[in-house]
Amino acid sequence: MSLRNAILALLRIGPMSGYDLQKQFSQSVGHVWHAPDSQIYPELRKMADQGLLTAEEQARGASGMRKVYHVTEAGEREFLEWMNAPLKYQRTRDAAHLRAAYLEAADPEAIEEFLNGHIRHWQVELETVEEEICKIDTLTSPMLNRRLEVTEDEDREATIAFKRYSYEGLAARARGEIRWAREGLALIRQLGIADGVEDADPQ
Amino acid sequence: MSLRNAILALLRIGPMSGYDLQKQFSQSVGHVWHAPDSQIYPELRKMADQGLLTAEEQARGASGMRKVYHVTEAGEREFLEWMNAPLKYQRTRDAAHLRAAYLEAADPEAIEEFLNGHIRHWQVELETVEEEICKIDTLTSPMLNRRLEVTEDEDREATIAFKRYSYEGLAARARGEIRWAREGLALIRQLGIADGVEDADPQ
DNA sequence: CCTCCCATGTAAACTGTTACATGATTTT
DNA sequence: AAAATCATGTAACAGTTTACATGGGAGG
Repeated sequence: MSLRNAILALLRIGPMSGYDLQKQFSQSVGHVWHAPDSQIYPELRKMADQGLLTAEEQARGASGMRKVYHVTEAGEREFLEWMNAPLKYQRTRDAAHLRAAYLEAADPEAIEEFLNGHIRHWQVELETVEEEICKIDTLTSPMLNRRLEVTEDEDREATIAFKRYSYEGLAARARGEIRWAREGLALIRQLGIADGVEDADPQ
Repeated sequence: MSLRNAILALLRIGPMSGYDLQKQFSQSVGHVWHAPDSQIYPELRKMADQGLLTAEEQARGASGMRKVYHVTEAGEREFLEWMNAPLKYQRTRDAAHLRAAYLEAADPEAIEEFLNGHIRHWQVELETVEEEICKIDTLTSPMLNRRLEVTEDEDREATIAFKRYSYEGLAARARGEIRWAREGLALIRQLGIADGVEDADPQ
């Protein structure tokens, strides 16, 4: 049900087409909520049918078309209701920690590759999140700036602070995962599993 | 696809019925991979159909029945293949961080309740994970002990270490989330949003 | 006798992934 | 003229949740 709320959150910043939304979901917002285009377009239509959005049809060139979606009052209500309601936590489904618990069954090289892969994965995540934070701090984030344009002066500080706060949380998580994987590398060395041997025996 | 691997990981410890598995998925393993009974029973049957498991039917009382599942060689192969293959990371879908990014839209009490709820949620998680770690350290974890019974002496250290390592990662994550939510509480106080006012003005 | 635990499922709805499919417009 | 980007979707499948449904056995 949160794809809907993510869409509402974005459209509240300003009207957008499905394509614009899609880009957001594969960039900035994608860090907290991912959605592919095949999910976005049908959801937009459903939300419009339910009166949460209205579609403003725009011509594009000779025969091109573009639907720009606006949040209706009902949509605004639905979003605020969600924001003020207790959050439902999904049950964890964490393949990395599942695998980690049974790592003794894997080959030594696979163990090391798994841990290095974990580090790589979260390092990419960390870098992009840190870039977003930088954009927030330097006020060069397009979406945030667009939002700030229609925000009362006294609410700007909070708007910026919460966005930064959210991304700082993501960065902290990424750092935690990297730390954990590094501890894993230390552990396999300690257990004598690592093939650090190959370096220690040249010739 | 990891429900299947979680089931294989558990059944490799020892044969179990769907009911036994279900209990594991709502207790210990549930911390890394949750699955309801309605997902487990059909999956077991599918896996048996595909030759990854065999069902040993046991009578229970007069007409009661119980199917105990065993991992076949094909099942063992499938599990090891997964363990040695690169891990696929799911895209993040994180309602808490999504909400955090737009928290200025929520009522002050709702913001505080959201952050306190986050702390409560992860504190419960942390406590249960720490209990699991304690059981691992004192060798009072039933599943781990069952596994150790059929483990070669030289592999026991690693088996224990990896299980502990996995749970330590979960604990670290929980601590991180709690820390983040506490920072959030500090932030709203700093922004003057918190209704800590009610305490500061008694009468 | 009642309640809790053992034991196994089905059905419907919802959510998400992967692959396919098409065509216009803008930039190089 | 080709490539990138804009723009909108469909179809099939895989995974997950929620609710429903049933009945036996063990212990107080």
